[in-house]
Amino acid sequence: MEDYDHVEIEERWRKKWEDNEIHKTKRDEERTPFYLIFAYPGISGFLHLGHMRCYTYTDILARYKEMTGFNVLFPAGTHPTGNQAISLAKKLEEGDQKKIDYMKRNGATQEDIERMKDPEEVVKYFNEIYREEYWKDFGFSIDFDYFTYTTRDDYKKFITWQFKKLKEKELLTQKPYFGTECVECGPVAVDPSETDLSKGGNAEKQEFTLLKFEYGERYVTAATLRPETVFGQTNLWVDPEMEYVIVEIKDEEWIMSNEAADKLNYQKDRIEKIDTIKGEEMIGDKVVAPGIGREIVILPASFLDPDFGTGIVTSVPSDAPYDRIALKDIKQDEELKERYDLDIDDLEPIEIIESDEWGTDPAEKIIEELDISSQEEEERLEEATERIYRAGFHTGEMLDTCGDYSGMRVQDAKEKIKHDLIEEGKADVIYDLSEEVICRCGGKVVVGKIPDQWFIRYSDEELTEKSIEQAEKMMITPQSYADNLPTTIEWFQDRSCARRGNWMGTEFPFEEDWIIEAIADSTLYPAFYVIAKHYNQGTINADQMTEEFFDHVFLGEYKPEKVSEKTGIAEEDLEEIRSDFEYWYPLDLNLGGKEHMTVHFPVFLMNHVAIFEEEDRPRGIFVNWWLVGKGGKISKSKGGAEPIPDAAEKYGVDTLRLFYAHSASPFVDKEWTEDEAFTYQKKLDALWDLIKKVRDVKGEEKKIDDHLKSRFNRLLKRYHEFMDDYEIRKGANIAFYNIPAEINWYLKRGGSDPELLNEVGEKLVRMIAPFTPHIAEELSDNWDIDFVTQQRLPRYQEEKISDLAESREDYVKKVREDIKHILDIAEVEGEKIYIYVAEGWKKEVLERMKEEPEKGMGLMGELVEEIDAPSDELASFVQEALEDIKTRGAEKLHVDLDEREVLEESLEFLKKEFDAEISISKAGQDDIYDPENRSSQSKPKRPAIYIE
RNA sequence: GCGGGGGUAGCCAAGCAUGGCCAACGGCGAUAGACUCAAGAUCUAUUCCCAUAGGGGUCCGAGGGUUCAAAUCCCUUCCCCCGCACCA
Repeated sequence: MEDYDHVEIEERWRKKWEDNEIHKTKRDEERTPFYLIFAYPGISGFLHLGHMRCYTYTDILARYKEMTGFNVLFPAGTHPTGNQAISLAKKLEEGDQKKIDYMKRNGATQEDIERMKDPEEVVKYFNEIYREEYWKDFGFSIDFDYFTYTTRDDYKKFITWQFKKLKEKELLTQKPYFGTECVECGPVAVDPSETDLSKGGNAEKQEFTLLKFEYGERYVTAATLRPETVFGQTNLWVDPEMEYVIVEIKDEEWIMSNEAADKLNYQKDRIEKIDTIKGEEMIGDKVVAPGIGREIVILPASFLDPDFGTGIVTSVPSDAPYDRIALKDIKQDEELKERYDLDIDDLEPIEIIESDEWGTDPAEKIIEELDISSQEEEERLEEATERIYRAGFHTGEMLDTCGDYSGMRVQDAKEKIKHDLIEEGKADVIYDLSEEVICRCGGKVVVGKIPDQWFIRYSDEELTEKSIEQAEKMMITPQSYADNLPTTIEWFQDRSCARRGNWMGTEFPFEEDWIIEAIADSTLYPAFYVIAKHYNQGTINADQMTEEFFDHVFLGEYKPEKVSEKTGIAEEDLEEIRSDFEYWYPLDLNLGGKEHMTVHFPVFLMNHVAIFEEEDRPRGIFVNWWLVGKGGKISKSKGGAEPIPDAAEKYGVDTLRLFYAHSASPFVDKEWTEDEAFTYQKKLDALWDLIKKVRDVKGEEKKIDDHLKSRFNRLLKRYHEFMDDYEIRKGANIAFYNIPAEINWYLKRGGSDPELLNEVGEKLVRMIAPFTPHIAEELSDNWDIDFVTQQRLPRYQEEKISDLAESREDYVKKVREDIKHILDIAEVEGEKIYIYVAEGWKKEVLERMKEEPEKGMGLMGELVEEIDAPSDELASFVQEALEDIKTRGAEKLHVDLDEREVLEESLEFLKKEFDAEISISKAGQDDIYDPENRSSQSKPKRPAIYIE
């Protein structure tokens, strides 16, 4: 056999698989179907090794299931919905050099780039790349006859149908929604990945209570995150230098900063700036504070930001460190008081909340504790504010200054006060972002009101309940997610499902200009793969995919002849499609990364529950964590970021597959290192050599054969147990580590049965096939097997598992270790090794003690009678044995082997191991050579040793 | 805040559900030796501390507890990470 040349081997086998169409899947009523998918990727650009982790797990399980006799369906598709392809095309159109370099670095030609100025071409291009360069190059057993993507005509028909079903079931609803939008280009997503943004991905959308202070005919407005503190209000802060605006809203006039008015414009229906007012003009005036109906005074402040809230702040000096400091300052500022004619010497904080940590006057207390002396110490003031808020929210209780809310917990009072104020018209709600956010296009991102947003009603009680029921029945891996999913479903609220603007996706069927959103069109799709195959083969076209068609195929409604008549699809084709669906569905396993846990997986499940019959709901979910680079992201400098085809060639596909399978549990983030990848390459080299070696061994049957047979079958059994539980790493550990180690031990021990070695070698090659199919195919050539990946995995043979055979070997190993240990630390030549196995009576004693361990030392009397041994030795031996019983249990006393015989059989091995003469004798016999009387220390299964 | 995950030897990373066979899988790195002109290649051994006879000590974030026995179970505590919705 040649040396292991992964590039050549892998390419050759992939071609052979394709030429022989071994991944093509057909319905076969004789076999149990197993249907699995990975969560298809969006078209986001080139992928790297991190993305391949999930796909590899999917393929390993697909192949394992196939090799255990299931008829496996493993399709794949892509998900171009959204604007990623559009924004890439736009960048290329604009000649964005960074993007162009990126495309070229990954192998795009100038021609490709030209043509990708059209988003449709972007989709086409990446569909090709994903299929040919990623999935096929990794040797995945995907049947591409089922391939589809979400912006194709047929898929859109499917989504249209799905939304009609949701509507029928009254799971669609319309209500106002406050979402993030760019003032230039419409809705955008604000999230750390900054897909749509150029700045501010970490911003949060915050809900403020807008308090309205009566100021003559008008209202002064102030925004707060803490409506529960209204009872502590003592004054308002207004910046005398700032020019505020007066806006007309409904029939009222509100005063706020110009910036605030601009933002509010996106959230309120009619709003008009009618006048301005300088802050200075209001200083010293009185307003009526909402909620408490008390007059408070307007005071000057310089720390106000027109872009935060309304540029006016209500002051709660008892609970807000900022306000406390500012109030202190101003009370001492005689000049200022005089200028504005302020009479505020009596203005004192009003205690409103008591918390465990901060008592009733938290602001004062924390200012002292943090030693804050001025308004300038912003950082510490922020910290103080945060700490008080947290303590108050958790442990706080409203004091009796708080009217009807006295005695309530802050958590409850907060919501209730807000609600009541709004109810009474004394407050409103506004939204703002916690930091500045700028769109990709350069426009400012604000929170805007969409009055008639469409939602899927995931809050529906029945749907929630049924989904939880289903989740509890499913096989969900890992266990932590199984525990979690029901809670997630419970928490899941209505989710908007369509948006206006320039997106790729399916047109929303009930309103023009709306496109179905990306999460919403990727929930039921495993069902659609089954139909996509028939579309791909030309059996049906998109126009024929009417409502009746889907109702029939998925739900079994209508007679085929009726649907056939309506759609023009031949009746037999319809029956074929329907049978396919019935055969393959439900989906057995959906695999996806951890990012899907709170978004995709819940809606995937809930849509199935909403629309499909009980027997067609999914059975399993497998979540994997990520492959990350040092410091979080996969980066170019450390490897792993190279284009996937390059990586496949550099490390080897099987190497990478084994890396994914074995280097870490699927349920932790794994750091990528190139060194580790090369280690796995060497591992495959070693396996290659081992198989070669195994083929060449000539010899005969020996006692040690039983041990290998036993170990192999025991491990094979566990391999299946692990793999059936999707314990991929543990399965790989057995196939690539434990079993080769057993074979190596066997050879080391002088095992040499060609028949056995061939059997084990050949079975091992089948066991590695799900993980590293290419090398498995190549190695199986040794046994003239065509397509080992089409074979069945070996079944373990229970009758070959032998505790005795293994315990013999454990014994030899233990003796070997002990000798080694002694040689390590004792200064002896090590030319002659004497081993003394224990006298027979010691074994008898143990057997007797095992029968009645509870008797303890009380057994001594009987033993003295029964056993022929020196009484002092007997006593100390029993003493020790009793200790053993205590710590290890009586069962461990069992002695099942003829130690002398085992050692005699291992003589050659031990001689070779230690390059010494070995003498074996029985303790207690006369005329043995034992100058230091070691033999008396011998115990059953623990022979005494003397070395010189 | 709500919800979740985690802290294991120089590093990565198993084990924890079902306590004992755990000084703790596997790997990297390191050290020594073999092979070789040489080696980043391969193989062997060592890699918590002590120990000239198979032994002893300490150890799995920290502190307590349960138990004959705890990395594993319970309590307390410190620290890190992730998701939280229109983002695939």
